[in-house]
Order: sequence, then structure tokens, then C-alpha cells
Amino acid sequence: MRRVRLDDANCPVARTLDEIGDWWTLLIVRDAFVGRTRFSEFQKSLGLAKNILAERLKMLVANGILEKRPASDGGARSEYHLTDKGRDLRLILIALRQWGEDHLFEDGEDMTVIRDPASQPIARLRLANAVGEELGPEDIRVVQGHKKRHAKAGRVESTLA
Amino acid sequence: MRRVRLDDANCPVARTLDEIGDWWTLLIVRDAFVGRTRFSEFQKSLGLAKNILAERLKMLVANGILEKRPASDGGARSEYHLTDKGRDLRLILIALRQWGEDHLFEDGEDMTVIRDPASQPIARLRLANAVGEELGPEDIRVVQGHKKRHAKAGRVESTLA
DNA sequence: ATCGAAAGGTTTCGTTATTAAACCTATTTA
DNA sequence: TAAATAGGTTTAATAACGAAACCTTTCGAT
Repeated sequence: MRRVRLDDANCPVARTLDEIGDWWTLLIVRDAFVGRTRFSEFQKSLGLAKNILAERLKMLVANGILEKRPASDGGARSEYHLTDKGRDLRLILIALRQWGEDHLFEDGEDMTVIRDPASQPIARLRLANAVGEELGPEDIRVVQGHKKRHAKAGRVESTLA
Repeated sequence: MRRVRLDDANCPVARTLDEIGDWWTLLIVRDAFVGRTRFSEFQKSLGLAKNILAERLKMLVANGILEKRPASDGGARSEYHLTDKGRDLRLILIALRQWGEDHLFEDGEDMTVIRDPASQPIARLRLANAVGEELGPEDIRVVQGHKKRHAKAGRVESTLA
């Protein structure tokens, strides 16, 4: 009767949720983006039980989202750093953030915001077609049964035609 | 000892995950995007237990993501439809999808893809600054303590300056 | 060098959440 | 009119989560 597994689904959304779709995982990744690397930093920041933090970190390392490596300052404790795969989660975090900003905050409430290196706001994510024209909510259709194409020259395949 | 609540966090990512960050919720929303509206359609498609589907649908309706309304064909059963708030989740679904496509599928595996009304692929989501220049993974910083501004003229506030 | 504290976990145990399956009632369909 | 389907609710078992206690290694101060 274990939890239903979606890791063999042919829907990428389902597979992604299977790997990172629990309460804590993306918050740990968010903290990693903010520069936290140590067990105790995550634990203090998130306030979650140490046993479940330990389990999540193991899972994140096993899935190649975080990398466990010796402390950069020569200390004995190790640090958790984002891999490229983990850094690629930033668009998911931004999408979650923008939706939350829009729908989960009242006017006047304090919230954290994201800035670029020039301290300017970042652009909203937008859904566009191959030519860059904005698509509305009704303009997307899901089609079955495509095979993932080989990524060329070491670069990740782009859905942009 | 109930689950830790994040609905009062000042991080929009945390609040969003608190509301939709469980295993099933986003998959139900994904199904709603594909046009499914009935209890039995969701249940057959997702293969989850009926009691937890019922609970999730209640939560989605309570949170204003789905709307329960009488069947459009005059039948006695009701249908679940996305609200505007629910439709705004599309960028999150696309972000999850693109990450899954990149990192969770081997070459040659079957997967569903998304097309626009002209049957063309959609563009990748991209992280850009206010001027539209692409930002890398290191180019985002989180800043504390901003107050949500009042949305002008009925439109949602844009983080695009 | 030694003592105490902190880091980084693991173990234990109680509570909550998920799950499959059985059950139920109101509607359709044959 | 009978049977099947829709749309749930209830029950009981299992799995995941949570807090606290515990443990070992390392670090900092004396």
C-alpha cells in the first residue's frame, strides 16, 4: 500500500511531481538558491524535523539535485550544493513565487521579492509560441505519444522548435 | 503535531506550496487543463483513491482554484471547472513539465508534449530582467520585507517594473 | 589537553495522511 | 424495471511525518 508512484508516467509533469512534489523538497531547494548549504542552516530556516530533513537531503542527493561535498573552508562538516539539474529548478520556483504573489497575498502584506544583479525586478514568466507571441490559457493542447529527441551537441533539447 | 503550516510565511513560494504543494493537487489541475471536469474522469485518469480525490476537490474548491457547478448538459451531476486563479497555474505546470522533459526522460521514451493552436511547440520559459535580457541561475537575489503593492485598475500587479 | 557546546545526524514512538476496499444513495442506461 | 454508473462516505491497514531523546564527531574556549 505504499504511496502511488508516478515515475514511469509518460507525462513530464507527473514525473516531476513524483521526484520533487512533496512539501519540503522545493523549500530546501529554495534555501539552497539563497545560499544555504549546511544541514543546520536548512533546519533552522525551515523548522522541519531533523530526521525528515536528513531523509530529504539524501533523496535530493540521490536524485542529483544536490551534491554533498566537503566544506569549502576545510572544516570536517560537509555542504550541500545545487547541481546543474538543481539550478534548473529556478523556473519552477519563480513560477510558484509569481502565482503566490498574485493570489496568496493581501495588499500591504510583507513578502520577499526577487531582484536581478542591478536590484531591478525580474520579468514575469510568459507563455509564448515559437515566434514569441503570447499564448492565453486556452491556447495550449496536450498531445500524446511523442518520443524524446536526442539532445544535440551536449545541449538540452529545446521545446522552442 | 499536525503538518507544519506555511500559509503565513512571507515567502510566496512557501505559501504556494502550502496551498498546492502536495502529490495530487497539481495533477488534478493538469487534468482540468486537459478538459476533464467530472469526478469519475479524474479518478480514472489519476488512479487515486476516491476518498482522497473527494478531499482534494473540496480543498481546491475551497481555495478558489476549481469551481463546482451543475453539469452543462443539464444532468444532475456536477462538474469541476478551473477558475481564473486555477488557470493562472499554467505557468507552474509548464515549468514542471519543461524540467521533467529535460531531466527525467531518456532519449526515445514516449512523452506527452504541448502544442499551441497551430500545432506548433511552445517556447521555453525564460528568466529575464525588466528589459527582457536573459538571466542566469546566479542572477537572482531574494530581498526581504517588501509590501505587496495595490494592483492597478483591476489588473494583477506585474513584477515587470 | 580538557571541557563543554554545537554539528550532523539516527532512533524511538506517537500522530496524521494515504490507501484499497467495502459500502451507500441517487441517477442513468439497457 | 433491473442493472449499472456516478459520486461519494466509511472502515481499517499501512506509510509518512513530527517531536524529542539520544549518539558520535568536531569545534571553540580555557
